Amino acid sequence: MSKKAGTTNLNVDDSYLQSLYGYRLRRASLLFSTSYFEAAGELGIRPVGFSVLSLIYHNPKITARAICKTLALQAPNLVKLIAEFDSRGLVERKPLPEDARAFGLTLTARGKAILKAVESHVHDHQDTVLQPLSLKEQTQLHALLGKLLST
Amino acid sequence: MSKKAGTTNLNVDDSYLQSLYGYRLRRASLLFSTSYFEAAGELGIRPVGFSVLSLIYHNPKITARAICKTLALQAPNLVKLIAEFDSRGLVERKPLPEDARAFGLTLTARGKAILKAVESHVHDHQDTVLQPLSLKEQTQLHALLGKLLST
DNA sequence: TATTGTTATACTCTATAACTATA
DNA sequence: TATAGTTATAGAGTATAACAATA
Repeated sequence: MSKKAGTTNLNVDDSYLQSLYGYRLRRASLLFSTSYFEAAGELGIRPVGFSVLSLIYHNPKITARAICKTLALQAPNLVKLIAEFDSRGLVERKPLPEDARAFGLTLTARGKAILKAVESHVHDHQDTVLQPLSLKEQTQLHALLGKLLST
Repeated sequence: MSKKAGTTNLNVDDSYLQSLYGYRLRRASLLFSTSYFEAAGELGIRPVGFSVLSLIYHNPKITARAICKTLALQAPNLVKLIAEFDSRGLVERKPLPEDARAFGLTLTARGKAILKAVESHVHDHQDTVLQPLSLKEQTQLHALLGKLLST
């Protein structure tokens, strides 16, 4: 009952790494992204793309620059993503009357549909990953992360 | 007092993304990795490399396979990292008597010295990043992440 | 047969420099 | 002079397939 799988016991001491917040956060983050790909991988929307579609949905006519600032993305990387979504018919780019340099981004009906599909997968698998925590603990974790990110 | 920097207010609604645990965890993880590079970047040891060196330090004669299992790395990627550390004189690879296929990894004096240097940077900047949280909240966060990762 | 380590390779992710057109 | 978007490119990060040597 103390060994895993059908292989020799590794017995690795990782207690120091486990003491580090950055290490635990990275492993926890990986837990969610792995489950994300299992859940929504075949829809062809990766995590950052999901965040981008969600921002466009909740902020019609948003500019690429605003998305970059909000998600801490580099502009050149977003350009490629938007171009991909455009060619897949998920987003529309319309020139802004108030600034001829910029474009306002909105989701097409197809973009909204695929976003909602991804969202439902995300919620299902979020619950699965969070199962080791009670509801109260989940709320605590969410609040602590929010406070950590608040500055 | 409500605007940031010297630019127009973006006013982006990201409340939905903020409701997602995976999103907050990823952003929080990024907070630590960014501060890691600011602190230890010039030492030439990246986050995964730091984890690898630390595991070797606390587990002398550890095998590459054990490291891969513990850190969820793919073997081919670790091979390159070990080769780099070997050429920099940070690790030693000695054949294991009990298994002629495997090598036992240990840190050289230079490897230990650089590991300790990175550790001290990590601790300093961990404290900085954690400042928005009280000590009690930090402990709570650490415990919740541990429980989340426990399965 | 399965496992350890390796090579080759490819795809994704992220970052920087330099350009254009507008403000 | 600064900003929005773009192009090209390079470096990290991560993944799979296939192999040799050994268990």
